[in-house]
Amino acid sequence: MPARTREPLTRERVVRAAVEIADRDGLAPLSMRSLARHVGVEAMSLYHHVASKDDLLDGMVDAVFAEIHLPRAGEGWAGQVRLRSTSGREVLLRHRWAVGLMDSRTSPGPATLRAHDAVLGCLRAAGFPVELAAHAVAALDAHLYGYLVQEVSLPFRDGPGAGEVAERIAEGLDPAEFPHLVEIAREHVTRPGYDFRDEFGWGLDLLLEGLARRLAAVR
Amino acid sequence: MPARTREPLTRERVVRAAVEIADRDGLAPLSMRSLARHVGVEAMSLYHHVASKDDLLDGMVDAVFAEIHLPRAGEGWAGQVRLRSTSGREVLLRHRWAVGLMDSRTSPGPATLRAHDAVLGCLRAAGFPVELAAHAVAALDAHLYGYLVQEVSLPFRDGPGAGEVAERIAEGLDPAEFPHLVEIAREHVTRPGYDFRDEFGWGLDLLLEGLARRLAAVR
DNA sequence: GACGGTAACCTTACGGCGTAAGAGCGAGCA
DNA sequence: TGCTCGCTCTTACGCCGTAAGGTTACCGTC
Repeated sequence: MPARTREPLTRERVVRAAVEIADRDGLAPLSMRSLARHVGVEAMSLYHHVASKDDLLDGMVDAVFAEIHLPRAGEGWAGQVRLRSTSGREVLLRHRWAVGLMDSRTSPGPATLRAHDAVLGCLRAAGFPVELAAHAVAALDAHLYGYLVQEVSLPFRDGPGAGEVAERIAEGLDPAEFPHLVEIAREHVTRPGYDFRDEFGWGLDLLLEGLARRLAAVR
Repeated sequence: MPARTREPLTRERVVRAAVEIADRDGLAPLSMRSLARHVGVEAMSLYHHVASKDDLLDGMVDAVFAEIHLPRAGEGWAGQVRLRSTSGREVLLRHRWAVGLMDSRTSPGPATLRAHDAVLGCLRAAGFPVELAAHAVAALDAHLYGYLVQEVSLPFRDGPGAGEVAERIAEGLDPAEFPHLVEIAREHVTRPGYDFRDEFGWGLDLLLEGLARRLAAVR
């Protein structure tokens, strides 16, 4: 019946399909069975390409890392590092499920290693001593993950519209019990220009400023 | 047979028992059935005290927040905020499972609200304008979550011993492909004094310094 | 062209999961 | 005494990840 044999599966195709499902519907409905259905195969066939569901998740996280811009050494560390962070933010907003996965993956894939190596290389080339570069990488990663964890768990998706949601939340709060939350909601978050996504950039500026000062101090 | 009726279950007892299980064995083996067994009851009985497993997880996260030190207003914002962050770190290391849960909880409990209100209050009392206080809270939370996500996913638990693990990992890396990772592993991470946990404090110093500068600029 | 090996895929089955539906039971009050 | 009601238990359903082993279709070799 099958005049043409179907394209054989590969680990890459399986991982890519899993990412598609997670992007569209979230991580919860991604099961070996649903994934198999999506690639036109039975569940157990997937185990010829991934060792386990955990291995699949590792592959998915690494695929996400592969999308993040790699900073180039020797082109102005601050700009390159800023580019890496904003790119990382965009990628993680495109793959929201990945943020919650980062903390449970203990075996980094090749793209993950490459990403960290590139940041280190960029800083070292700019004159950061080994130790300071290590501090900087940890701080930059913490900035990226820390803001993204917050952004991903916001009860809304897009910037505009945030005001109304915040307003509704603020109305449910007792001003006597949470005076400062109510204040900030009323006088800041619900104002027209507000967008939580700007916080990311504010924190990034602060961080890069601090790193520049530390670099200057050591030179 | 039961001469004395057994102590009735409450939401609080259920949540506390769930936290105990997660602390001991992690989040994966925490099921409604295992939790029920742990409190001496059948699984479905739990649903009279929590609405669903999701509600249970919300309760667990809020219980964790309740353990974090609340900064006191009017006692020197930097010290109080530093205390809040280090306390938060200790609490989250005690309840490692909570870090991965933070990003999926969209309905904050009372302790969570109280925690945020207290930080805001501390900053406002120290003279931070509303907008700057909002930036500061986001940055402080990002710092806490960002470093903890990294600490929790380290392939080892305690500070000493990290060197050997890092050494073994570094040996598996190709120096031609990841030159800077190998360099940092050999010249920094595997050295006797190194402890990744110090990174948290380094980043906190940098952040508080930056916030102080922003505060001074606005006054 | 027959043959054996092998990689890709499928079938079946197991124990565990969250929870819907409703029965049973004991305490407190009328 | 009998009723109500809140808590607990029983049963059942449709999912899940994956172990074990059978089936199929292509390959190089003679």
